[in-house]
Formats: sequence, structure tokens, C-alpha cells
Amino acid sequence: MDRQNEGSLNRPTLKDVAREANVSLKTASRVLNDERYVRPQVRSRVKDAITRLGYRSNDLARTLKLGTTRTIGLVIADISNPFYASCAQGVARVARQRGYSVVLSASDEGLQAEREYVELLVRQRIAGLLLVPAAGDHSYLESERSRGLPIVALDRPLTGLDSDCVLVENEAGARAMTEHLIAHGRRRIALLSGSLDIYTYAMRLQGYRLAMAAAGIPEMIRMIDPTVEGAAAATVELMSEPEPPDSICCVNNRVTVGVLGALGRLGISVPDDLAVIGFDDFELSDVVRPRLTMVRQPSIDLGMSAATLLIDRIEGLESGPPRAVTLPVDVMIRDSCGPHEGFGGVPA
Amino acid sequence: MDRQNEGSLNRPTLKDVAREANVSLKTASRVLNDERYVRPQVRSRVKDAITRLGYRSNDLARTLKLGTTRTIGLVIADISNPFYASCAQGVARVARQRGYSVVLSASDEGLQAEREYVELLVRQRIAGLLLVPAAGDHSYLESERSRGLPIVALDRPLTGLDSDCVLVENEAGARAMTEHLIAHGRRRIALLSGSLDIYTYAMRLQGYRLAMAAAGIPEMIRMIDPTVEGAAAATVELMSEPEPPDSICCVNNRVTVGVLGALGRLGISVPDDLAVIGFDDFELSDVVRPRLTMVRQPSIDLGMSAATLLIDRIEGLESGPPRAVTLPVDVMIRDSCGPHEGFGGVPA
DNA sequence: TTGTAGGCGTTATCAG
DNA sequence: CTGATAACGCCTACAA
Repeated sequence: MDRQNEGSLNRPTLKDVAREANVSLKTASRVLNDERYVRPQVRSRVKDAITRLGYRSNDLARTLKLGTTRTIGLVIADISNPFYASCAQGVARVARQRGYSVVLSASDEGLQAEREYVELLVRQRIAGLLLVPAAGDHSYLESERSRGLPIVALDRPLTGLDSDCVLVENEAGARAMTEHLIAHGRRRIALLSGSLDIYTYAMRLQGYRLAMAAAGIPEMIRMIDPTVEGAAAATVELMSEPEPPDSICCVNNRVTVGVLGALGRLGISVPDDLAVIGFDDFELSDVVRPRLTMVRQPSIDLGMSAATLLIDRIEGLESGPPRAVTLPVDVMIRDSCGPHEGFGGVPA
Repeated sequence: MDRQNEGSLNRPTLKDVAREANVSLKTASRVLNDERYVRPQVRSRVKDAITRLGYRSNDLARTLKLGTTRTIGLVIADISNPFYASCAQGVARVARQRGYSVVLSASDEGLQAEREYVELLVRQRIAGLLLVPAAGDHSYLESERSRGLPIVALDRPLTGLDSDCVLVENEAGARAMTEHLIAHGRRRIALLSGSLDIYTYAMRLQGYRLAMAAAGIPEMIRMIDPTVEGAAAATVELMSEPEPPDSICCVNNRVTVGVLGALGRLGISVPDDLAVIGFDDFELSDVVRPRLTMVRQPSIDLGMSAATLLIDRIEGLESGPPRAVTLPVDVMIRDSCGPHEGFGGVPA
């Protein structure tokens, strides 16, 4: 009845180790941190005590003293979206390499949830913050930033605050995507986009418009809820219009999935009846029939770059004004826009 | 040059708040924790000071004193695998609801990496540990468990340690999967499995064997590296054997993707030339042509159940001997095993 | 209703 | 080389 006193686990402290090894607290600490000036004999005595007791140092106490953690906070929109999952993977990889832990939170695109998570993370004294900002004003981060908390925005820049950010070439990618369809002779090219409050969608829409304008083709833009369900519903509507499109640009991977699902149910064949191209490639796009032509984003690199930049800031390896890193995208030409006609690997 | 002194951020402490509000430390603390016995006037004075200073309480110090964090450690195999991503999503959802943070780590199925992560997490004094155990002996967790650290295994039980675990009906699911093929008249049914050191694969193989034995059909088991690449390579080999299979059971979603990719490249048509069924459904299985018949695992629920159980343990709401929770799976009958013939929703 | 003293587990300082 | 002693920021007694 006295074992397992729920809640506070009963762990030995460094003091216990010191007592067990018959040395002072400080000496035990020295051994723990591999400091010099400890007789080998004493050192091994302490080490023995550590293993004998199953001692695990308390990072809470340590970082309280040191004033700095080795944890980075990551706030993304949605873990189950493979794009963000890949980003997180990239972040985790770099974090591990450089000895940091990652606390993960998903905002579900909500500014309120995001703020709550950031608050929580700050309380945990994260060494730096990595986030995919939700739509809306982020000046609330100003106070943290000015206190010296390194912040790197991932996938989208922060609005209302100048900070480091790691992005991809959204506009160029969307333009290339649209031009690809145009080159295939498509003219009624629909774009299914999410709210322009979200940077990536705004930029991609811009790229689409540029391509359409350059070709002198009228735009066909539908603002939708950029989810699988939203895209499916929009597709059904779109295809029942008097003059339906001959091709669809999907603004993200969720939309691509939704469009494809709806087209399948409608019995519309790709690319014969309709061409489809998506922004943000996913694993199965090369496995599915027809293979999907997609604008590929280097999602893992995105996470890795962001984490690298953040940790460089944390460690003072990078200083100076906020940096904006932009990673290239490329069009993976496959079959969903029709037969290839000697298109090269169109860069964004 | 004195701002931004890299590293240690310059944050106000509760003492600063107290000074600013002209009260004692304790009073400030009382306000912070919404304790009674503070004059409203004083309370608001302190609150003002808090916002004026942009004070954020230091959870490190607080939990050091309190002896318990509200953080749970999650170690999964691979974030970019949608199955684990879903599990993580379920965990995150419950954690958020109940006021916990999640520290995420990916072991890549390596026991060594897993151990390192667990060590790190323990140092951070996580309140509980959730892990998808890598293959191998987990008695190393014994010491933590005996110290009272709640541990819940996710997706697979721990070997060498009796602990809570949340699993799915692997054997029954695999058996149902195989029987489905048999009912479709398939006889040369190959199973592509990963190492039996991993519990889920062992159980699924067992389910397959049971079904095959019951039908009196010879087994056709291939042990492979259960990744996209491994499965693709195995498929190519398999199909070039003198007597290739007429159907393939895929042991997880990676394998399903690999098999499908290889079949596509080989020009083998599903389900006409070959039937395919997979364990662990994924989003696109319903969008792809042919639509894929799959054994669906409740991945989000898996994460949610595990997190719930863990937090219940942490909070002492659940006590008693280790519990094993098993969640049902179900066969999602679609098109990749041939035309439906009045199969009901075959439960596992 | 408010304040004072002491300690959580570490590490840093500075004598031995 | 080693060891007292004082922080780190907060909270829990226990007074006032």
C-alpha cells in the first residue's frame, strides 16, 4: 500500500547517489556531467552508484538552473495530413541529430488553439518555436519574440510579425501547374482553392491567375473548404454546371483526394474526360491509375530546413535579421493531364 | 547589443511581478493560481502587473516543486506512416482534452533509438509513456515501471514486461482477410509478411495460417522487408516464379502500396489477373481504381484509447493489474478481390 | 487576508 | 581534486 503512491514517482536524486558513493553532491554532479577533476577511482564509484540506484537526472531541475531547455515546440495544422506529417518528420530528424526534443501540437488551423498551445509551450520554456501559422494576426507573438524566443514559421509566413520563415515556391509552382494544363490544350481550367486568408492558397491562386492571364484564358476559380469532403462536394457541383471545366487544379493534397473520389463516383475518367493536377505530391500518386501529375513540395526538407534554422538561432549560430528561405517545387509529370508530349522536368 | 543576449531569454519571474504589484511573492503566487484569500483590489493589481510584464509562469520550476508534469511521452515507429500518424492524432486529441502535452519521438523501429528516446523522456520527467515497441526485449523498462511510471504499449504488447496495452484483433482480422480471398475462389494466396519479431506480423501470419489450414490450402508465405520498396521487390520476384499466386495479402499499408506499385509497373491488372487485400486501410483505398478491399484498423481510436488509459493511470483513475484492450477491425469490401457476391460487412 | 522561511534537484562559486 | 553553500523560480507550510 505504500508502493506505487500514485502520482509522484519515487526517484533517487543526485543526493542519493552522492550518499551511496560516499561523495559530496557536487562531485556526483561532476561525474554526471563528465567534468574534469575527479579521480578515476571516485568517478567509477559514483558511476556504480548511478547504475545501482537506476538514477536518472532530472532535466527539470537542471534546466531550471541552467535557464535553457533543449526542447523545441512544433505547432502544425494537422498530423494526419501527410504533408504536415512529413514536415514533422523532417523536424524530428534534425532535432534528434542536434540533441533536441520536440513537443508536438496540432492547431487544426484554429488561431485560438494555436495561441493556447503556444502559451503552453512557452510555459514549458521551449528553446524555440516552430509553427505552421493558422490564418489570422500573429502579432501576439511579438512579446515572445522580443524576449528572445526564436520563432520560425513553417510553410507560411507569419502575418503581423516579421520572422524567419521557410516556404516553398507557391506562386511559381501553381503557375507551372496551370501552364502544364494549358500546354496540354486545356482551356476550361478550374482552380479549387481554400480561403485566401491562408498564405499558401493566396499565392497559389496568384500563380494560377498569372498563367491564365498570360494565356488570355478566362479564370474559373472556386473557393471551397479545402478538405476531402469540401473538394468532393465542389467537384460534383462543378461538373454539373452548364459549362463544366476540362481540367482541375487542386490547391492541396486534401483537395486532390476529394476531387478524385468524386470523379470516380461520377464515372468521369481521368485524363480522357478531365485532366487533374494537384499541388503537393503524395506517395500514392505514382501508384494510382492514372498516375497523378503533381507539383511536388519537398516536405521533409521543409521541416529539416526550418528546424535547422531554428536551432541555429537558438544556439546563436545564426544571427541578424529574419531570413526567408524558399524551397523549390517541381512538377512531377505523370498521366493525369493526358499523354506526355516531350515535356521536360518543368521546374517551378 | 545588449538586447537579444542569445540563449537565456530574459523573462520576468513571479518575484518581478510581486515587486511590480507591491505585494509579496506568495500573494502573487496566489493570484496566479486563483487561490482564495486575496482582496479583489490586490488581485487585479497583480493581474495588471502580470500582463504589463508579459509574465509567463515557469512550468519547470512549478513541476519541480510539485513533482509531477503534465506531459506524456509518445514513441512511435515512423510519423510518415499514416497509421502511426493517426495514432498520434488520437493521442494528441485526448491529451489536449485532458490538459496534457505530448512529446513525440520516432524510433524507426530501432530498439536502440527507442531506448535513447525513453531515457530522454524519463529525464524530462514525463508523467507517462506511450510507445509502439520496437522488436526486441523490453525488460529494460522494468525499472521505470517499478518506480511507478505508467506505461502503455500501443499497437503491440511489450515483450519481457507485463504492461497495459492497446491492440487490434490482428489474428482475426488476418484470418478474415484470407477467408475473403478464399470465398472469392482464390487458392494460390500469398502472404507478404514482415519479421515475426514484430508482434502484429506474427499475429497476422497466424490468422492467415488458420484460414489456409481450415480450407486445406497450402501456404504461400514470403518474409520480406515490410516497406514499400521491400514489398515491390518481393512482388516482382513472386510474379516471376513458375507458379505465381492468384492473390496477395499485404501485412501492412506500406506493403500494400509497394505491391500495387509493382503490379502497376508489371502491367498486372487487379483484380482480374490478381486479387489484392491489405491490412490497415488508408484514405486513398476508396479513391483508387480498383477500390481496395482492406482490413480497417481503428487507428485514431487506438491512439485515443491508449492515451485515455495512460492518463487514467497517471491520475489514479485506473488501478489494478495491467489491462489489455483489444479493438475490433473490419473488412472493408471494395473491388480489389473481384466482384462482390453478396458478402456482408464481414466482421473480424 | 497577507507575508516569511524553507525546500524541490541541479549546477556554480569558491574555499579547502 | 573535493566539498560546503548559495542560487534557479516556484509552492507549501506556518506565522502575522
